Amino acid sequence: MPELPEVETVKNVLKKDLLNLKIKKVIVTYKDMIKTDYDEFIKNLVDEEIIDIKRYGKWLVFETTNYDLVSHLRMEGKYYYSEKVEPQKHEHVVFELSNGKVLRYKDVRKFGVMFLVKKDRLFIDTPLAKLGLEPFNKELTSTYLLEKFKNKKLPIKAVLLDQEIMSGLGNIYDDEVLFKSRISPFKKVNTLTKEECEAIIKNSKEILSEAIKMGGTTIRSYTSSLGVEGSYQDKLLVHTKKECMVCKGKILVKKIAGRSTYYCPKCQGVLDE
DNA sequence: AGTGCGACCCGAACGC
DNA sequence: TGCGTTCGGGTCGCAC
Repeated sequence: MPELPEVETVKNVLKKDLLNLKIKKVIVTYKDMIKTDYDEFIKNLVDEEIIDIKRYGKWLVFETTNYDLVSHLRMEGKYYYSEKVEPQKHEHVVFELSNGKVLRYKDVRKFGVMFLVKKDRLFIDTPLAKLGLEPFNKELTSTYLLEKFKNKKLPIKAVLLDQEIMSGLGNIYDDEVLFKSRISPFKKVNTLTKEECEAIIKNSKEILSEAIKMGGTTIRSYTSSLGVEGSYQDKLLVHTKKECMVCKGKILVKKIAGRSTYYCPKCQGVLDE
């Protein structure tokens, strides 16, 4: 399940192989995942050189000579770089490259999406336009969070999933950050203190950078793939756990914003939920 | 404006 | 055993 650390890992692995290669042909077998004009997607990438690969939040961006190819892996999206092979099951996009090799995108659940835009439209015509600050950004301060939180009554768990506020945390790291910060996932965001906001920022940075070091988290994966077999799952403190590592109490699981939320009611001061 | 929820997918896990 | 049902995961778009 790619969250920020997984996407960062994929980006770094792909960069080693793909920079300075040209795209010679694009084959799409599941049209619905292309969210900009399909014919342009196929046509405009031909003869474009891959100049750089970047990550914004959980979004991957392939920068080419004239375009930006924006890709979101959602839960199961994976890239493979290999010799030319017959398309495998669940591979929806294949990029044939100038060195005779191919970049293949596989996505069992077909949840991933791609956009192709002219370079100057990246932050205008794609979902990146609305992306909030990353935990690593110096501008992400408790003041910024308090401002974003002040008119909201949603539980903090839901708000940390909202990429327009702070980008990078998904369901897993969200639980980890709140556990480490000793904050109830149910707590309404407009009641959070400056100290709690600072704890969230500090722990988000710590957890994400540690997860990046370990190549991300692999909780459920059907096949091994390029650069996304991380080992941070061994470090998880609360997500998927049954017993609290700190107080030995029972970890509870409840739905918040439709997502399974793991928490220790004692350590995180949950009163009545 | 903020909030809530269905839609998008399909393999795995679960219930009978 | 086999079959049917539910679940999960991030994001968008729509209704209120």
